[in-house]
Amino acid sequence: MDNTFAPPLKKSRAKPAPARVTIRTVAEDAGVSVSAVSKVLRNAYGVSDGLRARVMASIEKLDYRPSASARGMRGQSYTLGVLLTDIRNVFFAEIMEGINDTLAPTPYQPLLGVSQLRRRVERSLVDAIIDRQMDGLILVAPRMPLPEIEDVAKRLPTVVIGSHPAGTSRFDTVNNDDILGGEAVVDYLNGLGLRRITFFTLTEPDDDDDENTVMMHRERGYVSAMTRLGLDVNIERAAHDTVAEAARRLVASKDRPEAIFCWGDAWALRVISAATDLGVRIPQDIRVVGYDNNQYCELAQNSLTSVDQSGRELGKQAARLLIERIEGRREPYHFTVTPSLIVRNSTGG
Amino acid sequence: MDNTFAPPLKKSRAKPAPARVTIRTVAEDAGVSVSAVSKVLRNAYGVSDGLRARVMASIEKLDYRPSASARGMRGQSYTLGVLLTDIRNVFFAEIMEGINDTLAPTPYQPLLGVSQLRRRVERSLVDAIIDRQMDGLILVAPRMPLPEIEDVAKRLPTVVIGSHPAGTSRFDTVNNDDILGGEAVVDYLNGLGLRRITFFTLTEPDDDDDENTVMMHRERGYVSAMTRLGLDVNIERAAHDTVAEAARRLVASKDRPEAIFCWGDAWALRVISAATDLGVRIPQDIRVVGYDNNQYCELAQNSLTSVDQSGRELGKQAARLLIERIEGRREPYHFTVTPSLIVRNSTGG
DNA sequence: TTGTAAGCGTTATCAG
DNA sequence: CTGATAACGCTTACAA
Repeated sequence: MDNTFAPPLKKSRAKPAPARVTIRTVAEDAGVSVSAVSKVLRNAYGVSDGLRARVMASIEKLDYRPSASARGMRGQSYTLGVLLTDIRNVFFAEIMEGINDTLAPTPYQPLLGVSQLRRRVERSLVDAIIDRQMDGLILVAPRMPLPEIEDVAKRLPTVVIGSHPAGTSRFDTVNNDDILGGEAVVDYLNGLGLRRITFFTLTEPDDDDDENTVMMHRERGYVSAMTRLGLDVNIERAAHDTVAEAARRLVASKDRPEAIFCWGDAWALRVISAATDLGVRIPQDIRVVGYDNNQYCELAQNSLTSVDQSGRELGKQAARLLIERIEGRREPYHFTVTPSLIVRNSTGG
Repeated sequence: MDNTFAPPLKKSRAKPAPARVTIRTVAEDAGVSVSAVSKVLRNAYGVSDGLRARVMASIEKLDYRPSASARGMRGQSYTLGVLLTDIRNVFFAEIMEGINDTLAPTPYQPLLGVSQLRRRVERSLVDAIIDRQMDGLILVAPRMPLPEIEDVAKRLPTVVIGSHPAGTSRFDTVNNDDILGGEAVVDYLNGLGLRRITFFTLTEPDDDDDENTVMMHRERGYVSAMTRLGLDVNIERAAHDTVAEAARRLVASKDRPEAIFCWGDAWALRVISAATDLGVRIPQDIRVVGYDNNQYCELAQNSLTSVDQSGRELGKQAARLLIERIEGRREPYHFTVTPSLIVRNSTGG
């Protein structure tokens, strides 16, 4: 079930053909050759100022715009694909803004594909991006298994945000230190005198190498700090569509933990919802911590303590690294941001 | 400051050239002509079952994928552009899901551009989409003035979601009835015995034709219902970056309204935040209503009464209409969904 | 029903 | 420094 081939659609109506402005039109208008125009377009060497000026004038005058399709056939398409696995996650919006920041002054245009948490869709989107001769790819929190990512990276320059592929690497990665972030949360809560801290996270599917996900790293940070402090590890798991129930159960349970550390803000907001609903007070009866520090954390009704990982910065760096790769770098580079804990009222801050 | 032309980047490294599988490769493998393969790809008339089978087999075997760039040069690129003006607005995620729903079984691939509320960026994104020979365009809550949209619609099939351009139309529109929604909120609140109802909305920039925005239509619904009921109209305006202060002022004011009807959920959540912060109780001291019924409304800490407009359905319809247009329809079609009020605790529901 | 061949708008190579 | 010209991979008359 692939989008590659055409359906039996009615034939598309012929357009009125308003005599398109091509590189040839510009060349004629400026009284130069097409290759001269092409060189000006690409800032290639060997064009005199006079020629450049004349060409630019014609381009302006005719409002000429190069065809990305035609460009893509020979050289670059100046298009970068960004694959978002979950458009509902508002944190990703910040990453996108960072990507735009870096790309704005360049000729590269980012275009997004959204895959809705479905692995097969994710893969077919990558194919769609390759089919469109994009010059590079940024994967945001991909769910594809590592070998598949490496496969993709063989075909086009790739940068991954929000995944910690071990060892490897034909591609670059950009992350915050999720292990450190996980530890920091536990240390902070323990400093408050709390001992019964539960980590609330996503049920991992029957997958082999999901060592790489950010939640898994946060979990490792949690476990390592708990162990170091001599506290009992307690992990609660739920699937995406059962978060609400799980949160409710967790909050309502007899031996309710003193604090719940959620793998992401979205889950923490659900925990707050459950507590509100059940009349369990935050932070007096239970403390809640999230991760990502998204835009909803600071609303007073949430006032959620969370780990900030500067999504905008992650996006900026990813775009920067991708351009470097497109320009020829081959050695992998792994960029890491140090997360910082933002304390708010959900932990009594 | 446009992304059209190339920068003085280092020359991109030549790739190892792993002998690309083209339509020609497939033709040779299957022992047929290229045009035969092309016909199979497009489900064109005049191909025998035998030939089709052989071609399909080769395609499968060689894992051939057509180049969208090459296709775009002659025929369609099978790519649809979706222009999101504000990726932070979670409601748009639902629209996107609807678009995906409709497009999944077709050969069209939606690709998103995000413009971050900046009008110039919005226009240059549209250009980028045109440059890439996309087959159609979906504009979500565009800020471009109407003449500009019409201009765009002349160049490629266009559908607009979340805007009410008067009269006109070389393009289709998909909306909920924002006037009706606005009225419904007022009628509901008045039915609760409330009379002092304030509408909290976006400051319109010095723009002529912003009669078209959804907030303006909601405002019209509000005004019309208030007038009909003989109540005093009260409208509070703020810019995007001053919502928090404005909300605070509104909630803290001496003659605080009995209810605040916000143009969108995001603003309503800010109002709830201000009230929470100031110790003003909801719904006892003040009632709050939003619009969009986004995923955060149902969290208990918000429990926000809101107008549902079925974003997913809007997205589905938009994609459907766009495909119809690409297939040749020229008469404009305007699709409208009837909104429904979802009552929650923020109004005592 | 199938095949041949002429573009589509660029870039890149190679002469002038 | 400038200009012909051959690709690039596909669609589409038109011929066979």
